[in-house]
Amino acid sequence: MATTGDRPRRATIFDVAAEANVSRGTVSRMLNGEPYVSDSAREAIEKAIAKVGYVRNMAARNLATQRSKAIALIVHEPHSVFLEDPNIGAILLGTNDRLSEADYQLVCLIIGSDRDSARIADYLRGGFVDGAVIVSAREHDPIADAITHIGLPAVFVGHPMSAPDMPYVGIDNRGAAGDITRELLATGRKKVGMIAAALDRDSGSERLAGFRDALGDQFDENLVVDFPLYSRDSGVQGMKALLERAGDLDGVFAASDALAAGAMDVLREKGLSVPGDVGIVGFDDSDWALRCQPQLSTVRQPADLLGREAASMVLELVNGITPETPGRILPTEIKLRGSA
Amino acid sequence: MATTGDRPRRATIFDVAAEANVSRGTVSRMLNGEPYVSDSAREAIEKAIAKVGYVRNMAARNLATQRSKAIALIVHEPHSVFLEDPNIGAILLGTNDRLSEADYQLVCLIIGSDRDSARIADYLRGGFVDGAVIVSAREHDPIADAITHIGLPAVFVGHPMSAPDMPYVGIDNRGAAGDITRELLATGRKKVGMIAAALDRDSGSERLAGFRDALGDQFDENLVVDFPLYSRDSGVQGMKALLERAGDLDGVFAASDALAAGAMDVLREKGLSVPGDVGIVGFDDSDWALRCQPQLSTVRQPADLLGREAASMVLELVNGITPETPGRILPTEIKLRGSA
DNA sequence: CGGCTTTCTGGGAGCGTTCACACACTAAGC
DNA sequence: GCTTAGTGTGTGAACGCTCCCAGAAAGCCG
Repeated sequence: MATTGDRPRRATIFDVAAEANVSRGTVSRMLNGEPYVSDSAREAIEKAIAKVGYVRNMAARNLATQRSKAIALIVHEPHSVFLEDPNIGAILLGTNDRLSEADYQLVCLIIGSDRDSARIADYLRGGFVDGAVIVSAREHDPIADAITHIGLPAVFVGHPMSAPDMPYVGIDNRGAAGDITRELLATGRKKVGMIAAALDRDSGSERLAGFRDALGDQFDENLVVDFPLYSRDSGVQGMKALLERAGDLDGVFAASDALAAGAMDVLREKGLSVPGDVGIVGFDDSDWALRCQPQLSTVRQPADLLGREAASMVLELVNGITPETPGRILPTEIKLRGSA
Repeated sequence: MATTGDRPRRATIFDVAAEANVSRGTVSRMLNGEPYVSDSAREAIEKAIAKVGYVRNMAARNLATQRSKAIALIVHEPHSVFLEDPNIGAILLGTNDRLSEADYQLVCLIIGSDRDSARIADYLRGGFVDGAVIVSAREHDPIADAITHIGLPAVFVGHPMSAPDMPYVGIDNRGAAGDITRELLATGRKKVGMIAAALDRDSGSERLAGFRDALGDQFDENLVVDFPLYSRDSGVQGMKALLERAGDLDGVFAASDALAAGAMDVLREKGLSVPGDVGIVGFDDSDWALRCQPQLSTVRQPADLLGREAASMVLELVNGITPETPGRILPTEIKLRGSA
């Protein structure tokens, strides 16, 4: 109150109409790019808007249209992962870019703890946003369930099995994981293990499936370790565990670059050379990959494009366009560097 | 339209009032926690809300109150830095946490290019947000100017010299830079250089000032290189440049951990050992610091708390409370590890 | 018991839009 | 000259809330 009071009253559509000598209906039509506005009116209104310094009052517009012109980006990760995961930032930027092109606002909803879930579900129910982009949902994620229940237009980045009918954009985790594993095998490795993570998510379980595909008969369940998070720490622990199980291991597929980075640190400590003694490949092509010594061979996933594409899809849904395909798969690319 | 149409009509305050047999005025008072609501009315309304599944319509409320219950987080960085800079993510999380506690929404506004500036200024003028937290503003930042001009309550993270009167929360960059430099000198270094960055920001110029303070007479302008961004790349270039200027350099203060990480990679390439041949210290205590070999001695800055505190301050401003102090300085901490 | 204060309630007005409808004008077709 | 279709414009009625005022009811005092 104290702060709003001393700001000058904002110009309304009435002021513009009066200044331009037309009715507010005409101004509204012109503002919304509707047809049936004469050139003379258009011109007068443009001048009037500039003169009185008019900007639309969003609250009024939202109230009248029953829409909010805002899209939620729901990130379901503990804070530590939010900071460490390079993909999330890129997805955020991609989504934000696309939405601002369409004059929509991005509202970040970060679910750090389960306590947040209920609050956020309420928020989504409240009509604050017209749609949502959901990042890194788990299988049977309560938020995902809430959204389908509310009937809010939503697009997943990734494709949880528990919500098969929801629109999504993703990558072919299984295929890409198979490909990079085959690259590793092609360097002549005989005993290859995997540091898996986040098996409660499609990305995690699919990457494991791809690894299994590539190994075929050679697949040995004993050479797979898995962790809840794609973190460097897990990579450290995972590598230690693998070496205990098989000292003669000569290849590792880490389900993310961060895992791989942790694994490489362990190998260095133990005096094992990369790629000499052990070949290692990762997934993501994040900056972790470039910071490793040697640099990491990995799968490039276009995180920013995933964000853009998800935003585009949710905008289509909001505008009543049903996408022809329920999901879109973006291409990945193998990046061969020094680590295998 | 297609999507909103098939969702059931949401309950309004009228429905609640009818169900509870009171007037909508009473419901509104109760909802806003105002006094003068009888216990019997309160109870009836609570039941009615649960029964009809009422949630407030924010647009209507915003229109009536002329507030938006949203705060903007303005980040002025190119996309690459947004992803690489560990502080920004932590500030975002801190701000988001504090705001959701107060039932405010965070709206992210990312200024990647100058083209965005005008659009964002318009947005701020539009009454979409009640206030703003501004991260990494440059000196004479057009957005900062726009905000003071609009009269929007805003708090800076950091303290640009060009906006001395604006509320801010920050750290003592100069003091902390001096302290960490003195730690470096205490290891017996004779020829110490600095890789500076972002001198167009208070953080950058203050850290340089602190370095100069610590060196006193020994300060040699020739041993300072500076770059626009706190990036690993700049660290690489900076270290190369310093070694060219003085092959016998035995100490480096890098203005951020990312710079330090780049510098260390160059040293390793050149066959120089850390901390044996060259001691190196950084700033931030981000995960870069832990990923270095050896781990980096650095200054811990409480980025998440900066975000929280900025959020608290902007909420105070929005509610008409003028903070007793124009700025708040949060403590930093020296983290000594293996690099110096 | 009359006046005064305090507590509580109802409902009109207004916030700034959009939407739907009614109406005015023009041009074309027969 | 009368219809008909196509353009362009103005206006009342929402949208769902908060604010504020008037007034009822209840409690207190002398």
